[in-house]
Amino acid sequence: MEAYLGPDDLAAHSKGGRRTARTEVMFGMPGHAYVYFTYGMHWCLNFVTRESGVPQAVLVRALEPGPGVGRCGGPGLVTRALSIDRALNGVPLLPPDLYVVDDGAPKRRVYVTPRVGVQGTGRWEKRLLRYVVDSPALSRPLPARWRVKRPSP
DNA sequence: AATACGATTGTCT
DNA sequence: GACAATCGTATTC
Repeated sequence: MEAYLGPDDLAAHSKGGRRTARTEVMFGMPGHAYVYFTYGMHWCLNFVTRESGVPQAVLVRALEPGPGVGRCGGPGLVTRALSIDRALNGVPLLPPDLYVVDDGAPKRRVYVTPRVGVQGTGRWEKRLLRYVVDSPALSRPLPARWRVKRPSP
């Protein structure tokens, strides 16, 4: 997951408080899906996180395998695996369309890294806003020095 | 109406 | 590591 922090975040679609047909959903209620299209071929799934008027969201970048879904590394593959497209833009994260469940899996350490695909040299490009568990499902692997040493097998 | 670009991925070197 | 594919969105004229 990666966080995109509203008007102040120069890497966010909602930078500067930009309110357009595309970003409108981010200005709405939290707990809704923000789905956008990019590079002429990929849909990306986000969850709106903040109250109305504060355009912030988190981008779902990867999924580990689960019932009916294989491993997906990368936001474009996540939406492809879940058949997510513009039809789900703005829907609330509730059954039956799109919702999140707790699978009861053991808790794992969460690492925080710079975001993927955010270019430039400013402070926003360096901010640690990507939250990951160390998994082969990651599209961009966890930097080696961030990984915890495992006991030899 | 026209144009430039992107919160990416797959393929080739 | 470099680059093409591909089209909706935002910006500009």
